[in-house]
Amino acid sequence: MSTVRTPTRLRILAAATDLFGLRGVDAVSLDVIANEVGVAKQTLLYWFASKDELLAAVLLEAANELTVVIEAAVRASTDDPLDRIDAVVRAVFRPAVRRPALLGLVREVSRVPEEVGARLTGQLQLLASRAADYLGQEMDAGRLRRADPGLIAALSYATVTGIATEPAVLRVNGWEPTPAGLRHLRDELRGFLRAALAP
Amino acid sequence: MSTVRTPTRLRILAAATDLFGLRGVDAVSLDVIANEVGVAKQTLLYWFASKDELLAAVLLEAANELTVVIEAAVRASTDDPLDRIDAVVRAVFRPAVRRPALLGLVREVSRVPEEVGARLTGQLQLLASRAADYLGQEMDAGRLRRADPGLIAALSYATVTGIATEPAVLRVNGWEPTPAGLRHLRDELRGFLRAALAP
DNA sequence: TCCCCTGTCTACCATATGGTAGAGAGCCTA
DNA sequence: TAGGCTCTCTACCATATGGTAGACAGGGGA
Repeated sequence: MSTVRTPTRLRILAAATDLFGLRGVDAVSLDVIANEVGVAKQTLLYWFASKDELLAAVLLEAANELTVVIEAAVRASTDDPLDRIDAVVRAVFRPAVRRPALLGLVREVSRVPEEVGARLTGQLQLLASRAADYLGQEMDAGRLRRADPGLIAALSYATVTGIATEPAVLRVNGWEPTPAGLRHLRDELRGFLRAALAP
Repeated sequence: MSTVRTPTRLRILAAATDLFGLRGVDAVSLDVIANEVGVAKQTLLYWFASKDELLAAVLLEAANELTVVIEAAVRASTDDPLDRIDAVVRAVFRPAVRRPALLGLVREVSRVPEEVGARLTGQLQLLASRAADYLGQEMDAGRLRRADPGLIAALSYATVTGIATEPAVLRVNGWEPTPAGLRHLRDELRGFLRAALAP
């Protein structure tokens, strides 16, 4: 109950992102979103002309959030190879940890106009390829045991996507989709990368 | 148009499996399924009392299909380590190749009674842990470079699940969700494992 | 022949959902 | 104060969807 309230439009966007990403667009009605935000359904339709337009806005916003993550990863670079690996791993996992629904939105890309969907998939691609590039550099420098960096990144990416999209997937593997659980997974992957370091 | 038609119940089950797994339960109406099968909606409701009951039957059937896959993988064993690795990889990837919707059903587990959902997640767990066990054996025997077998299996599993669930994920990584594309991915993973073999 | 059972259908209903119409409250500016 | 603009609301509508009621066709047994 702060005096300065987040603008309605942003609150709608945030709630829709989480609900769409976690449950899927078809499973979430405008009423549910409005209820979550604490406004009437018509307030939603004032800010976004239709459900489709709301989804498009959500995907664009997600793409923007990912841009921020990627740019932060670009800036993060130290001389310690382990730290640098950690930075990349963090860059790949952070969206899943901070906003599990973000990557789950990939599921809905086909519903929006192509240029909108391309923004999101483009950012995800960038995230994956940046990780691949970095791992490739480490290998070239002899600090990482050589393997297919694209595959490693793809596996990481698929893991992240799988986690973000399907909490059930996580449970199948015996993990709980909590921040702590995701941290544990990140540590495991980090250990995997550390083990891959050239002896 | 064969003279011997598949029983209606089985045709409904098959269509519902594909539609539920690929698009999600909420995105698929009973009318759509009935249309796909070529019967009236009420015929669906004659065989399955409700949509929820249909979903439960679909999940049970999927669990049974996975059981067959796993048992086949258990039987497959030769002395050539590469062939044995290939057999495990095949076992993990086969459901995704033959029936992409099968693993996508994980998404819907939380909707059905716990004992029904547990059947499916249990089989998926078995699939993943069998791969982990096998990779562990190979490592103990010195034929595979040591790394966390559980993590490798989890990564494979997450990849499979991601592919099966989200064709868009595959496209982000530059792959097409076709059988040929999946074969390519399988070969890549095989190459990864081969590269991991102890020198 | 009659009856009942199986399987499929047409007709219909109640509800939920996406979306429209328009009123009203609050605020800024003239 | 008046007028208009921004934002949110109540009331309502058309359609789609899950589900019910019951008719009808066909086949097998008494």
